[in-house]
Amino acid sequence: MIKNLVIVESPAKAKTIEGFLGKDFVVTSSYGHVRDLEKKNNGVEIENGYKPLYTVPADKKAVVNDLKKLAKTAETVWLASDEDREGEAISWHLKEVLKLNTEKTRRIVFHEITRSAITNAIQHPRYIDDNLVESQQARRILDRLVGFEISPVLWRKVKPSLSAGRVQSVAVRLIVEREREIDAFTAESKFKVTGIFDFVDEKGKLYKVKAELGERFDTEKEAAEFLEKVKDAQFAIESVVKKPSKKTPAPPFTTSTLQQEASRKLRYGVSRTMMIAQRLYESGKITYMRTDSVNLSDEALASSKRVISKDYGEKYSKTRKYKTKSANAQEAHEAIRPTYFDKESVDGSPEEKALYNLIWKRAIASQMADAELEKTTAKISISNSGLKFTASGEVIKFDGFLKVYIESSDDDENGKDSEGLLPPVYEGAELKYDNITATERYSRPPARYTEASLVKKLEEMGIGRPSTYAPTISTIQKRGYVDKEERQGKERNYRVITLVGDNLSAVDKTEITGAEKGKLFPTDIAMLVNDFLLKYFPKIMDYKFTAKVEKELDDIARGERNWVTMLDSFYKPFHDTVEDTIENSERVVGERILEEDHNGKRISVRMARFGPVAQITDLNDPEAKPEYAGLRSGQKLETITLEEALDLFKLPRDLGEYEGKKVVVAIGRFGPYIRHDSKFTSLKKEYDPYTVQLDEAIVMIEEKRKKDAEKLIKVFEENPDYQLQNGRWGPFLKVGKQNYKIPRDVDAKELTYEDCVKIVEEFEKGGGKSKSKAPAKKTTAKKATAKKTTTKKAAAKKTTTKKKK
DNA sequence: CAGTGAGCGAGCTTCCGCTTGACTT
Repeated sequence: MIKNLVIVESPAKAKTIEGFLGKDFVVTSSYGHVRDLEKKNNGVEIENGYKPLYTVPADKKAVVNDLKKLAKTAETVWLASDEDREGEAISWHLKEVLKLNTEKTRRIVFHEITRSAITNAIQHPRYIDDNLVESQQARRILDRLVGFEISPVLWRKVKPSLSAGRVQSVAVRLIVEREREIDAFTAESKFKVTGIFDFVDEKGKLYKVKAELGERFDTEKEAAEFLEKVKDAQFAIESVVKKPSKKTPAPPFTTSTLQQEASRKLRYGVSRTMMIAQRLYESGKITYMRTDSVNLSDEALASSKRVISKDYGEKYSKTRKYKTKSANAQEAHEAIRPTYFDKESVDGSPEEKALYNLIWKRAIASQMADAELEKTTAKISISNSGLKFTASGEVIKFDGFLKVYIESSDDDENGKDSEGLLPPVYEGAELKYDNITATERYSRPPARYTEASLVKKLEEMGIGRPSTYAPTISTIQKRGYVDKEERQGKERNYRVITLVGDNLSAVDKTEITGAEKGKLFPTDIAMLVNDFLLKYFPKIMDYKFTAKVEKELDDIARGERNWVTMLDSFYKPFHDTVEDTIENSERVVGERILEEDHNGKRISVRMARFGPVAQITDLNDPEAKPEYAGLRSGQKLETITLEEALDLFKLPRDLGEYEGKKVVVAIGRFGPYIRHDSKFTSLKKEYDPYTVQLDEAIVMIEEKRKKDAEKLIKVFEENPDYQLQNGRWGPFLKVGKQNYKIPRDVDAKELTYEDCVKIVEEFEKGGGKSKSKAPAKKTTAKKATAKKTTTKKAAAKKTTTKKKK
C-alpha cells in the first residue's frame, strides 16, 4: 500500500524529487506522453466534432501497466507533469488511462527542482485545467491533420515517402530561400586601405600605429591614385577620444543557445549536443536540458554567488535575473545550469567534460559583474586629402565576467582581429607611414545555415519547441530535403597595391572562396516540394502561421475560444485546398529546358525516379530513346547551365584498351575514377576526366596495383577467399566481402588458415554485426546470446580488449 | 560504393511534442 504516488515526466527527475519528499511518497515517471492519436483514419473523427481517437503506443504499454498497478494501491496520486500545455495534457491522459477519480487525484506543478519548490507545490494542489488540455488537443489535432493530409498529396504529385508539416516545411523553406539568395548573389569588390604608421614619443621610442581609411574605393584606379597622392602628404593625429564602455554577460543556456554555442565552440551537431546533455542530466550534473527558460532558482542564484565570491572575489559577483525574450516560451523549467556550482568540472567522457564546462562557465558568467572597457579612437589627418585614417584600441579596465566566458558569434570566423592597446598618441603628433596598402575585398553572400543557426532562426520565429529542434533537423535530412555537406571552395584572385617608401607596387593574390563545412544545403527535391507547397498551401508555409495558431491556442487556454470552432475554421478551407490540389495540380517534374533545339536535339533537365537527370531528346526521331545522365553533387536543376549539362554526356569516356581490357573514365559518387578490368582507381587531382589520356591512366592503374599488392599480406591456399590485408587501421582479415578484426596482440603474418577460420567463427558466435549478413534467426534469442558472448568466451576477450583503455 | 531512368500497379510512406532506451561504429 502506497500512501502517495507522485508521477513526473522524467525518471531522472523522479529520483531527485524522491529525495526531497518523505517516506510517505513514492515518485515515478510517465516517460513523457502516454497516449497519442492512433494512426488509422488520421486518429480524428472530423464529422464527429473532431473527436480524437487516443491509443497507448506499443512502446508505452509497459509503462502504463506499471503505473496502473501503482496507482491502484495508492491512497493519493499526485500528477506532477510540467506546467505547460503539453504537461497539463499528460496529466489529463494519465488521469484517463489510470482511471483516477477526482477525490484521490491532485495536480501539482513546479518549475524548478528544489526542495522548497517541491514542498510548496505539495501544499498547493489544484485541479486539471481543462482549457489548457483542450488547447493541447487542438494543437495535436491540427498538426496531425496538416501532416497527414498534405504528405499523401506529395506522394502522388512529387515522390513517395515525402513529408510535410507545420514545422518541418517552413524549416526547409528557410534553407531553400537562403540557397536562392546565395545563387542570386554577385560579389562586388572594393578596395580597403590600411596603413602602418610610425610614431615616436618624446623619449624617442618608436611605436607602430595600425589604422584604416574611413573610405573604400570602388576601383583599382581610384585606390592607386589615392596611394600615389599621399606619397608626399603629412600625417598627423587630429584627435584622440577615449570612451568608456561595458559588456554584459549572456544569460544562462536554454536548449537553443546551448546548441548554438556547442556548435560554435565545440563543433557539435545539435543531436550530439543533446545526447551529451542528456547523459549529464541523468547523472545529476546539470538541470533539465530541454528548456526555453533563462530563469535560475533562488537557490541557484545564492550558490553561484557563493562560488563567485570565493573563487574570484566579491566584486566579481552580480546577481542577475533574466527574462525570456522568445515569443512562445512556456518556461516549465529552469535554464540549463550545473546542479552544483562548486563543481567546475566533472568526471565523464571528454565530450561530457567539455559540454559541462561550457554550461558551468556560461551559468557562472551570467551571475558576474559587467566588464569595463575603454575604447580609444584616434583620427589621423592627411595634409592633401579630406579623407582620414582611424586607429582604435580597446583596453579592459575590469574584466568582470570575461574572466570565465566569452560568447561566440556566428561571424567569428571572419571576425575582426581583437583590438589591443593603442600607442600613447596625442593630438597634433606627427606620423610617418611605414606602408599603406589597398586590398581588394569582396562582399560576401548570406551565410548558409548550420544546424544550430537554423535552430536559432526557428526559435526566433516561435516555430518548434526545445524537445523538437534536434529531431526536426534530422527529419528534414532523413526525408532527403537537406544535406549537411562540405564543399570545396574556389580560388579567386584579388588585387593588392602597396606603398612602401616612394615605391608603389601591385600584385595579384589568391584566396579561397565559398568553402563550406557542416552547412545545410537544400536538395532539388526540397526546392520542388517547397515551390509546390508555396503554390498550393501558402497559409501553412507562411512564417507567421505558427504564431497565429499559437495565439488562438492561448485563447483556448484562457477559455476565451472554443477549440472545436477554432479547428473547424482552420480545417474547412484547408481540406478544400487539399481536395482541389489532388484534383487539379500537375505532377511535379521540375523540368527545365536548357535549349529547345541544339543541333536537332533538345537539352533539358528534370527530376527522375533516381534523382535529377539531364536529358537529350532527338527531335528528328520520335522513336529514339532519350539519353540520360545524372547530375553531379553540387549541381542543381535550377542553376545548371547548358554547358555543364552537355559535359555530363562526355562521360564515361572510353580511353582505349590496356592488356586487352577497356579503360574507361567516369565520375562517381566519390569523384572521378578510372575503371579497368572491373577495378576502380580514383583519378588523381591534377587530371581532368574530360581530357585525361590512356597513357596517363595506365600509370595510375599501375600505381594502384602496386599499392594493392602492398596491401595484401597473405592469401591462403586452403581457401583463396581468405585474405590478410593491410588497411587504414592496421591488418585485417577479409573473407569474400566481409572484413574481420584481428586481435591486437597478434602478428598478422604469423596467422594460419586455422586461426583465421577461428576468428570468423568467434565473430559469428558473437552475433555478427554486419549489415549484409543474414540476420539472426530469432530476435528473441538475442539476449541469451549476448550474455554468452560477454561471459563465456575467453578467446574473444582478446578481440575486445580494444574497448578498454 | 561507382551501370539504372519505361513499367501490370501490391502495399507502404506521413505530423509535432513529451520522454528514454537498445542498438551500432
